[in-house]
Amino acid sequence: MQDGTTARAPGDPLGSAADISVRSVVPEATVARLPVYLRTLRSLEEQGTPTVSSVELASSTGVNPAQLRRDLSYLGSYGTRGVGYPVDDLVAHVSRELGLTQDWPIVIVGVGNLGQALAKYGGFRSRGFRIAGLLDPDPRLLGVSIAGTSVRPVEDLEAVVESDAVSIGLLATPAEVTQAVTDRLVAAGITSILNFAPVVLTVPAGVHVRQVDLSRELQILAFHAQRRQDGSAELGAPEAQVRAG
Amino acid sequence: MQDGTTARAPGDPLGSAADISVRSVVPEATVARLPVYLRTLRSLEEQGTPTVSSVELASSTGVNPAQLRRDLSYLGSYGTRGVGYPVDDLVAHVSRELGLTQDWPIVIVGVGNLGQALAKYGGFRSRGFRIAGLLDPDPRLLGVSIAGTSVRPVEDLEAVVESDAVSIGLLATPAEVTQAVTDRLVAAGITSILNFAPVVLTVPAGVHVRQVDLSRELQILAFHAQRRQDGSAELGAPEAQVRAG
DNA sequence: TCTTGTGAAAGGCTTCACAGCT
DNA sequence: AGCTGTGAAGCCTTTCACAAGA
Repeated sequence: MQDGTTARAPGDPLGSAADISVRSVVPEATVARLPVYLRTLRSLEEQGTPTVSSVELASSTGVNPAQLRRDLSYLGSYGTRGVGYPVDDLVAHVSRELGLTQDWPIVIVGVGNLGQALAKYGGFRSRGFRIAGLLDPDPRLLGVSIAGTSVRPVEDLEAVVESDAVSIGLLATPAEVTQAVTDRLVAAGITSILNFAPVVLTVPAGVHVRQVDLSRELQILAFHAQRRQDGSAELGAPEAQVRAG
Repeated sequence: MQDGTTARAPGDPLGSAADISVRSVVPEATVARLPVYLRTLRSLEEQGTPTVSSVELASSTGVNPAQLRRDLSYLGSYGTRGVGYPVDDLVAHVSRELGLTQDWPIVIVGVGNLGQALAKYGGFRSRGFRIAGLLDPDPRLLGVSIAGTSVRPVEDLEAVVESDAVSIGLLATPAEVTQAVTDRLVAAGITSILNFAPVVLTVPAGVHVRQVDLSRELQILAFHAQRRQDGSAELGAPEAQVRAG
């Protein structure tokens, strides 16, 4: 639901002769957890911790140890029985798997409140992502410099994507124009989109879309908050601590 | 994975005598889709469309029609065979299920780039969510008015949560302090948290946490972008259009 | 004839439990 | 003795396919 879908031939169970690229298939759910593991692993690396066990790493990332081991086993697994996983190797391995050994230029379309906050957010600038373009149709924003990048007109979209070989686009546009912008991004060659606008996007198969939707998240929380109100009495040990990430 | 956990009695199929609170259990995956359905339904309502079929609604929300019918059936289902679902009733029904018939006061802790963007975001102000407090420790921000609410010191956190009976908190704080702020929110009575900081939070059972993590999303996209690069040739009909929301 | 509601099948993800290696 | 890697079971979610109803 959350991710863009890749069209797949129906039927045809258990790879027939047509199955050329076997690509070890890391499950989507695993991919989504790798960044969380990586964050903890990097901090262990900084502290100079040489190895970590699945129980330790699992507990600090809020997952079940068996799940962690299963996840890492999809990457070809670098652990040693009786010892644990070597932190350095694992950082390198997970980084490579996630494609973080190269730099990813990105474009941000829509430089309103949210677009500006995204541009200023340091978290990704440091880690392999680089802003190749900030695009907005508002003439008052043109040339304004945000976090070291100046805003360009949306007309430049295709030029920027092509000149910098951008494959990732962030959409912080008003809902009404988001599909139109998406179509242009895709036509220009973008294959991965992070959409902040509350719109269901339609894209060609092979283009990946991830959705970040604030009001959706709030509505989901409201659902649970309401449950608490009327349903009241939570079953289950009231003392248990839970991790969520 | 994404949500806080609610303990549930295992086994016991089809409510036995011990089944006191029957609460029809809407699956988490369904709850996460309801806001998407609701958005489309509201726009159909505005246009005055009286009924909608599962095929229509499913196609504009990017899901399978069978899935949509299953989802709505968890809510007790208001459809008519041969006709479809009455838009008005469904809007009311889904809204009620999501807890959107009441107003939810929220607090935002951390009024940096992101916190300000969140405060200014109109999408939730309109729909049942109201900012009860903006909290930040930076003395330069104190009293500054953002989107009609003035920033208060973090010391006021407990006071705000109690006086306005706030049960939802948004965290846009620096990573280092996020767990500490969370502990205070929970102690003050908050039961639902939307966390934007890249940290795995630990909370007591019964508190719901949802995570929105920009760099994680980008890393997931990088994974797929990398696949495209080297794996290259996508299988599957290259013409197919896909919806993602 | 059209569309819902749902058994049943299929698929994917998580967790248990333990064999196997260090 | 300790911890990984993984069969196998269990659970959750999605999808098919069709009976039932308007």
